Amino acid sequence: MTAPSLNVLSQHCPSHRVLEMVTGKWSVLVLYALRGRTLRYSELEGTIGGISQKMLTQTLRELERNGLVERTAYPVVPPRTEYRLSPLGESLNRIVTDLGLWAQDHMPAVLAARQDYDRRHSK
Amino acid sequence: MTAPSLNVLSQHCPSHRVLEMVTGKWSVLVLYALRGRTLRYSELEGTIGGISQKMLTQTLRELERNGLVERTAYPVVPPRTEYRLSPLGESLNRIVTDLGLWAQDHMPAVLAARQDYDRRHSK
DNA sequence: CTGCATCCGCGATGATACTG
DNA sequence: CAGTATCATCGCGGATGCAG
Repeated sequence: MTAPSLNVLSQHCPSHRVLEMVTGKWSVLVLYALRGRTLRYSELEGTIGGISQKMLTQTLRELERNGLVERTAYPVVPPRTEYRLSPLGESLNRIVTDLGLWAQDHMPAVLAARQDYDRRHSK
Repeated sequence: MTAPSLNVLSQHCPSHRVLEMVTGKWSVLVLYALRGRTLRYSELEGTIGGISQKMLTQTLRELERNGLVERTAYPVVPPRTEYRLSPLGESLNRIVTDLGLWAQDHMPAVLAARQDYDRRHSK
């Protein structure tokens, strides 16, 4: 049982801020891409469709700051920087994976519901 | 096994759009609040901290459009409108619950990592 | 290659007032 | 009670240029 004082729905509860980490536009995608593997900066950029350099860097910094991602920079030329999930980040692995699977599995149902809704509200 | 063509990381894949549904700022909180129970509009407003009428209505409409939430309006005075998760919405129940639990359980670790990061990058 | 700095447009969001 | 309408703003996020 979780203490009642820990309420993610309360905007002042710290756990609420923690949840904001995941609700970012790109955070989940980065976490998803890094599951169980190490990727270089450019590999992440290529793997995640439509992300800009700025947002990728910004998201990685935020995830690193929150202890979900570990960064390793090799002082060579050309530079080589690798990113991987920390143990804390890996603890989100199952949830992120499930979320991705849910999105794929229920995509048809969502699209159908959307068409249905739009049709019923257009006339 | 999921077909390779279904890739949430690809911005053009429909499942990517489905994922965006959940990454909204308020969507997860509404889904979390509605798990296994029916709530009135004003109850949702009171339950979710810091949400404005506009955002609550907008989020509910979006969730309804995507088939995750069912709306029932009773034509009485004063008006009474109830919201609950559809079967499709309930299929997200476990994931949303796990996400909330994760946020609460790992909140200390995240806060610690944050302090650590800030301290190491301030000097 | 891996970033950081800067500018800037626009959409998401919030506050407020009003309605059935 | 359960919204809708309008307006103001604020920060996200894209584009570009530059550095180590």
